[in-house]
Amino acid sequence: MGNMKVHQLSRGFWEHEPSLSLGCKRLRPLAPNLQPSSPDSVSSLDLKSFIRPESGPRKPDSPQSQVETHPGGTRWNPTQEQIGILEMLYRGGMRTPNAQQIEQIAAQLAKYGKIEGKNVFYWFQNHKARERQKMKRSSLGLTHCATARNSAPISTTTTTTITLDTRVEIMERSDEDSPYKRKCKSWPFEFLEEESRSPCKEEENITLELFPLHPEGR
Amino acid sequence: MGNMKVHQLSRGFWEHEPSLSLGCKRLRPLAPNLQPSSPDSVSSLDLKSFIRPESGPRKPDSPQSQVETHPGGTRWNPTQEQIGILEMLYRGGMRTPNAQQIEQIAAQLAKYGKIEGKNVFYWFQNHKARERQKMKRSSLGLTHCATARNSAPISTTTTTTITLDTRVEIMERSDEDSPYKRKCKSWPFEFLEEESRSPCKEEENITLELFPLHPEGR
DNA sequence: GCAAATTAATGATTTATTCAAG
DNA sequence: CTTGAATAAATCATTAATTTGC
Repeated sequence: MGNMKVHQLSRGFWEHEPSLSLGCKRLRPLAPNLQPSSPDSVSSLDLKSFIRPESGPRKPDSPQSQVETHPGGTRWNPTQEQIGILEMLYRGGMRTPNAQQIEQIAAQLAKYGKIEGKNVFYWFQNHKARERQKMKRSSLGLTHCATARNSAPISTTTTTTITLDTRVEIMERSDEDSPYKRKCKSWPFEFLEEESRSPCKEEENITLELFPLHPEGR
Repeated sequence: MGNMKVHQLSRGFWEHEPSLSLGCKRLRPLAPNLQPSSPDSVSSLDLKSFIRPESGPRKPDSPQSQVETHPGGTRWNPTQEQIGILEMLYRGGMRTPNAQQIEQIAAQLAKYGKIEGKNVFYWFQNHKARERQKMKRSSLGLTHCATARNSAPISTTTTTTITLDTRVEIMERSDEDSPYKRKCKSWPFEFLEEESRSPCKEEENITLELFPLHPEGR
């Protein structure tokens, strides 16, 4: 009951503390240490090298000297085909593709132009958010969906088939904007680690067939 | 503290339920759903079988070991050592490690327990955010209690050395909470994609040596 | 003393906001 | 202005710590 929320942070400022007293465990909660054979070593930190090894005695605050100007530093510039496919997927109900889906979508879209997985990820994030705020805004001003940028139709009559290999359930097209709806685990990070996760899970194939889709404007 | 957090409603604003009333989000597969297979419809989403292998009771039948369920189901439970190192890094100024840093931190922390890169990423995100809100909250008439956090005696003489291999400029301890300060490209996705990231950039080594902090003089 | 219920903490996701490139 | 990219905020979800009842 009488739980005082004792903040033990003392997060002052990291002026160089002579002895970085570690061992600051979170006082309140858990500290069970279930790990077998825990060597139990926490130690002081010598961050001598955390300063930039630049000999120059200054950290320039040169405006955006940080930006990557070297090749590949430009941002993704989607082609019409890519946008079209992405919008189809979006309209098809895809809201937050998981890692594998992202990978394969990107692989497909790479046929039409340079693209990476993160572009796909961001596109869905942004598109979802901006569709929502458009809707919200238009509901206020009652301007209606006059600002509907017609999605440029795919200029070919190719039937694109994206086969998504997934092991989570697909979320039915729940809605375009479902504020907070825990769905399923999906996080691009899973690429990052080894793929040797989830040992036994039969993989399902989701095949999204994308037909040219006459421009109906949206 | 009868502070309950049960109100999670109030999200029924957008009731735009389209015609397709497949309200079920995560339900079981509704039987072998036979798709209408209308070839001339717009993007047909053919999810042939989304049956998740949930049919059989997987884990309640564990013969013995209740500990350590297999990866994929449980969330990361950091050990003291991991927390300690992470806090050291945080206090050392690390705020948003980039992909390579995350990878190597995770590799180091993996010595003390199971961990993935995303755990590191999330930890920094959460820690930063929660430090900030604690600070903000504690600024409200809070007697900054000097809670003498006595450093728990650590009993080991291991010297942990984390060598971070980075090729972006290290951000020197700029600030704890710098709201929106575009710093550098850092996003875990970079693992994910090709390894063809920035080929020409001299690599810096950041070495974090973690000394064991002997409790009693030695 | 142990185990179920309660509670606090925090890991993991999603959404909102902001910055900057074109 | 549009929109990709990135971060911060909100919050869901799970776990461990604490309380409570036996």
